[in-house]
Amino acid sequence: MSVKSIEKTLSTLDFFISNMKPGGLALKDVCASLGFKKSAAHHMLATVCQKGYLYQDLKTKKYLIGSKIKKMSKLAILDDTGFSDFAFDQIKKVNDETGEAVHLAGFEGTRLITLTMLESKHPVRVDHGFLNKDHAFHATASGKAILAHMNLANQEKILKKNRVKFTEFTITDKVTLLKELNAIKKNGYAIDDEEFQEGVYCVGCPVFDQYHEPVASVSCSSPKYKIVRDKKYLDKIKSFTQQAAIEISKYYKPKKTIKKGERKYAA
Amino acid sequence: MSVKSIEKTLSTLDFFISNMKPGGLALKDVCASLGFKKSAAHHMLATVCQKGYLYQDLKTKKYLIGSKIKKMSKLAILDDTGFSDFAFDQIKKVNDETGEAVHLAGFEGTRLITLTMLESKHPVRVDHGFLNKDHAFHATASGKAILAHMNLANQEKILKKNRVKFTEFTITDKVTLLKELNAIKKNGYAIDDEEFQEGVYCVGCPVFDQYHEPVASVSCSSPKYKIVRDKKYLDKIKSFTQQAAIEISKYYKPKKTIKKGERKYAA
DNA sequence: TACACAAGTTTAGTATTAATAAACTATAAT
DNA sequence: ATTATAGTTTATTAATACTAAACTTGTGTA
Repeated sequence: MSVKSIEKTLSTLDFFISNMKPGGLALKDVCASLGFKKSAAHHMLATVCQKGYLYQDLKTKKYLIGSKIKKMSKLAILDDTGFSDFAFDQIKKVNDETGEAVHLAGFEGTRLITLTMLESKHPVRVDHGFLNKDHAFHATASGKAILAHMNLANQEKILKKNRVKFTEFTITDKVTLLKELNAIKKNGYAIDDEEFQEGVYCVGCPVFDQYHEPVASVSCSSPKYKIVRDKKYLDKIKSFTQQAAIEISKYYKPKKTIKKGERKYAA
Repeated sequence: MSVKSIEKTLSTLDFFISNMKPGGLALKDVCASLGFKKSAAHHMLATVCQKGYLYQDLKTKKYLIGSKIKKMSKLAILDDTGFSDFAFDQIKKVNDETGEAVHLAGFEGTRLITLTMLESKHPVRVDHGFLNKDHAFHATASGKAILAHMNLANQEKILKKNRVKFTEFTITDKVTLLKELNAIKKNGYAIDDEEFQEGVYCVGCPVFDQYHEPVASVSCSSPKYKIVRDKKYLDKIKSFTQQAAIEISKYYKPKKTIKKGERKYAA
């Protein structure tokens, strides 16, 4: 079950984060964009302001990002970014060598999250809709690479939720998908052959932590026609992607910055 | 009116931000600390997770800070921090010269927020409960310094809300308070004579933007006995605090980084 | 290996609550 | 000065979030 008033509130915060304008956002803007009645929205925003997540300008009546949200952004809890930063150099190498889009994906529970990405020679470190966005576990090379190395119980949990069909090639049948995951585990890399976007072919390789549990993945996307035209091109992409994933996995090996007791279970 | 389920949710996020532990927080921790029933808390957390503000570790079942919150920290919206950074040098000067605690406070709607502070020679740039905390407008030198220079309508709005009595010296009577604010406006500085904390004496000076509207304040706190013992000590504090406030106000003058139309009204 | 306990999850029913609509106020535009 | 627009407040109703209890899962101990 989900709590609807919470959904609406958090969608509103999302909206503020993505659509903030200099002077703030007006009540009517929020209502217009999210389809709320002004009265209900007013009650909601009043509560959010009361808690300091937003605040209302006394003169313009517009709503602005509040101290609580600013506070969050300053806190050290959030810096798993160390990992993304470390990984960035490796991602960049793949991007330099192949010229194709490269993604670093992690996961939170049953969600696949893009941590860092590079678009064909154009670095995108700032969010433009893609970064931090959720992606499909079952229909991407990144997702399948991670999924393949998870234990069955967790595979189950993730696959139970979303098996949306994106293209005619998306694998939605569970049995076929599990076979695919087994193959991926053997090969050490995953393929997305137009399963998420038509005409796009991806290779994904898993990143492991010190307990050899999958924690992330590197993927490289290319227009399919290039792959078809030149067999060796795929090999090139595959090898650079794999190498990057191996290097990034080393992040977890030497350092002892990972807190004790955080992962005492085996894969 | 306030929406209770939202209050609970945001209190929960507050709790996560302030009390996060390495492995995450368990459902029972949240229930124990915030007094929720486990069933209700579960529904709530499920919704918050669904929106990506938290996520649940598949193995430990514990809840962790999700990508949405991490995303916030990367976004440019939040960097009014430029102001705090600029002001920090001035704050530090006051701290160096007086050795006393110095605060930079701003406001959001009817809330007074500590933006930066320095504790007697120990810089505190990271949050330890004080930073970003709400403070009383009517019982602090910082608050009164800002309040005094606001227009009557806004004074009204703020004073209507909170006039809590913190010590026997806290001014809670509205008429007395308005007289006090008038005096402050004339003097150019505000005094907190044990009105918020017993034994603590503060001096606060307003920071103005380019339209001469109060936007923040600098305050310096000292044990009262020092002030009583040595009259010149107060003068010293007063002069350094005032100087800092004047310097910080210049942040708004030369640069044209403030967007057009953001403040087209006069004070 | 089995047992017991603890923690988390799910469900169905009820009471509370949040959304509605309409009236009201304040502000801005003509 | 008048109208329109945006925001706020209120009382009512319909919806929803909370409760309690049963269930599931996992962990630690004997």
